[in-house]
Amino acid sequence: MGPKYSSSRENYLKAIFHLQEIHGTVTTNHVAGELQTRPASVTDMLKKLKAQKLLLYEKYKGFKLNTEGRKVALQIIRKHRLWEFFLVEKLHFRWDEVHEIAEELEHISSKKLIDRLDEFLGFPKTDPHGDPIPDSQGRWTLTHQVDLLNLPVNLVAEVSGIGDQSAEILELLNHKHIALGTRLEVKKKFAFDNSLEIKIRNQSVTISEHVAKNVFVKYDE
Amino acid sequence: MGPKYSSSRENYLKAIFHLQEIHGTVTTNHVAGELQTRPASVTDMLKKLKAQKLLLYEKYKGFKLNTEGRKVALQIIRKHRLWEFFLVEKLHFRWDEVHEIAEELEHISSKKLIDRLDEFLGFPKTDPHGDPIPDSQGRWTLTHQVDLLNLPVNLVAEVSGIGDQSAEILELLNHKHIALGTRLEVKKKFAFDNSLEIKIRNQSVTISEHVAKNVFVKYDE
DNA sequence: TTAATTTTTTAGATTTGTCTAAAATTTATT
DNA sequence: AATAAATTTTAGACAAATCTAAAAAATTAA
Repeated sequence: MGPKYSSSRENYLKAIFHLQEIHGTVTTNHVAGELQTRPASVTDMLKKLKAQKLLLYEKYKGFKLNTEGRKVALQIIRKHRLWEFFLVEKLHFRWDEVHEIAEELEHISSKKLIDRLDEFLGFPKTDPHGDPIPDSQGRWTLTHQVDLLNLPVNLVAEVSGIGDQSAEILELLNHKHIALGTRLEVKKKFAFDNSLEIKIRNQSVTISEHVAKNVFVKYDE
Repeated sequence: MGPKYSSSRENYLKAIFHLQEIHGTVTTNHVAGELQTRPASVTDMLKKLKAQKLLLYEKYKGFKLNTEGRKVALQIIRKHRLWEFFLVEKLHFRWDEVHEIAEELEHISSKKLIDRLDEFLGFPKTDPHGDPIPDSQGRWTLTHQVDLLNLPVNLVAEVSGIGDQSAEILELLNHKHIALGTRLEVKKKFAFDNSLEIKIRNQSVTISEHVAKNVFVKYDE
């Protein structure tokens, strides 16, 4: 049993899904930009996806994934993010190295493989960039993800991603014992320089605006 | 940077490599049989592989991999076997389930990924079927692999694979504490029923001919 | 509301890997 | 050695995914 859809089709579904999430509507040019391809190629593929009943599409009138298309897209995203988690957590890749490799791994078709991988990794809820990982039914826990500057005070949150991936910021965060998964709380915001006082494991730490902008946290609601 | 060679080309290289190992010479029909394709398709691909300088080929005169082709083939085999090891050892797949999945995983291109995986797995020397895993230079430890019936007496060997993958034999082996990696030695062969007396961790165990035929071991030389 | 611009689609070509049917070549048989 | 049989290759076709250039439709601006 080979894959149900070609890698190319899967990439289109994923791109359309992401663009839908961000912009609400999706355009041919958007998709072409996202996938580094030509608008004409996108149109070609839209027809195929429509024929496969994954997409609602009338020419010149825009398009969006239908239920089935969303379902397929979510499974690809699930695979992508689980593999990214694996690469960082088990193979010790840096967060900024894993995307490209996961782009290939996400097209491995075995459902059993991905469910076993999920189990092996301990059913992680978010990938190394802090994005949620859909479960095998395509559901994900709705968590708010914001940067530290926008985290309401006195609300416990968990570090879920870092924007800037430079060695410099990682060194700083490492020194202050801030890592993926660290639980923290903003106690005070200083209007003067937008610096923050945060609590980590009952210790008080000060963070500059520059750093705060690059630390993403999630909290349930 | 995408993959250097298409999955299809990689499959041809791997098939030719295996057939070369088994039969010495390789024929168009052989390859077609192995890859479930048509002889005409094989000829088409042979020309492409020749053009890419991976194959020595004169039409109607047979063909074989050149140094570069062998090198590429060995890297694919390395990937295939490391992934199989991963699937069995970490994700607890059965040995007979992993081949198909590894057929897909072996085409993931990142060299860094596979070297990290190798490290993560502890640099295994053989895959779950007992076949040797080439190292990142394409070398493998030359080990003799035989079934237990053909293992010379008084020679320490390591269980490297099981022929029959039925639950029944696995139960029996489990009960006798014979697993992948178990070190053992044949102490006596009974001509009457071809049963064997073997030593495992200083314990003496008797094995029937039927079982012995299905336990593969390797020993260095 | 026309005209200009942008976006999207079509038409037709290209590449990769495959196929079938027929031709060329090699191997086996009488 | 001549013929039959098997193998291998060629010729030409096809599907998938892409492209360019041109046409069609929608949007924006005058």
